[in-house]
Amino acid sequence: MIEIIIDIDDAVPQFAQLIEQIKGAVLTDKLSPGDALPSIRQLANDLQLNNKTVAKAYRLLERDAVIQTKGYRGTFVHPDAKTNSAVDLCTLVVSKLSATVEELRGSGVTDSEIRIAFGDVMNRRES
Amino acid sequence: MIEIIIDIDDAVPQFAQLIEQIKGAVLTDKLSPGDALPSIRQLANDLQLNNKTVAKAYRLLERDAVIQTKGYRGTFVHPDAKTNSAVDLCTLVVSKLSATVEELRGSGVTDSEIRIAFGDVMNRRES
DNA sequence: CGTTGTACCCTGCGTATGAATGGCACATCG
DNA sequence: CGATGTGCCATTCATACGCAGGGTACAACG
Repeated sequence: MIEIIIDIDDAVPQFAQLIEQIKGAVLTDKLSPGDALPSIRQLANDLQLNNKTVAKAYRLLERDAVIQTKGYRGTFVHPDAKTNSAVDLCTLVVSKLSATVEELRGSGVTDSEIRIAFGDVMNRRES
Repeated sequence: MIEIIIDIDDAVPQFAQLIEQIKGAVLTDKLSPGDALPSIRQLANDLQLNNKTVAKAYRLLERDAVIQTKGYRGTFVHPDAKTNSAVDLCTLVVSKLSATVEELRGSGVTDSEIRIAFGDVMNRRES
């Protein structure tokens, strides 16, 4: 069993703390590919978290290919977990966005306008 | 004199309404290159707006090369005003951002994460 | 049946942001 | 001096968003 500690008062969101610690456990070999992870409800109960919070962390971890959910059979550590735990998708996103934003700023576009346009782009999806 | 009407209850910000109407006047030849515009304080008084609101609109209009402020001599319609009024900088910004965002979404990045990363990018500047 | 992951609904709290307003000051022209 | 555009300081209000929580329900296994 791995030890996971969630600090409610931490500025870092709970689901993010969970992700960090699971990725950390993979990187330090406390979790190995194929290992079974506690179920969402189980872990939520152990850590005194809401199901949704744990589910969110699991969902993101699976998208990052750090874990693998096998439907009704539970959740397991992904074969390439160690590699994928090291990759910081967030950093990639930031750098990509940064490039675009810098380009726009260079064109004399106001930060406010960039924010507004960004909001539009993010909302246009559902309409 | 051109007629400008600002609707306080409109969802569109006042300064944006001002910009729209001035650009519109340029496109319909109610304003021609070289024409003098009312001073910031004057227009603010006429339209019952705050100086800052008008100043904001003028600042953005000048950046879009629709008007030209000649310091203490007042503000005038830019020689290329008609061309530049047609260009919607906002649209350009939206399309550029849209491309980047779509690319990220395609990589499986969550909208929330994009928003967070975007916020980081916009704030990292001052630090 | 019970457990698995997952999906949808709605709520409240805290924070961040923009919009608008106000005040004060400046340098430059005429 | 008076007018110009411009700068920085501040505040108030409303809105949007993320985070967390609660509830209910579903299909697919064992």
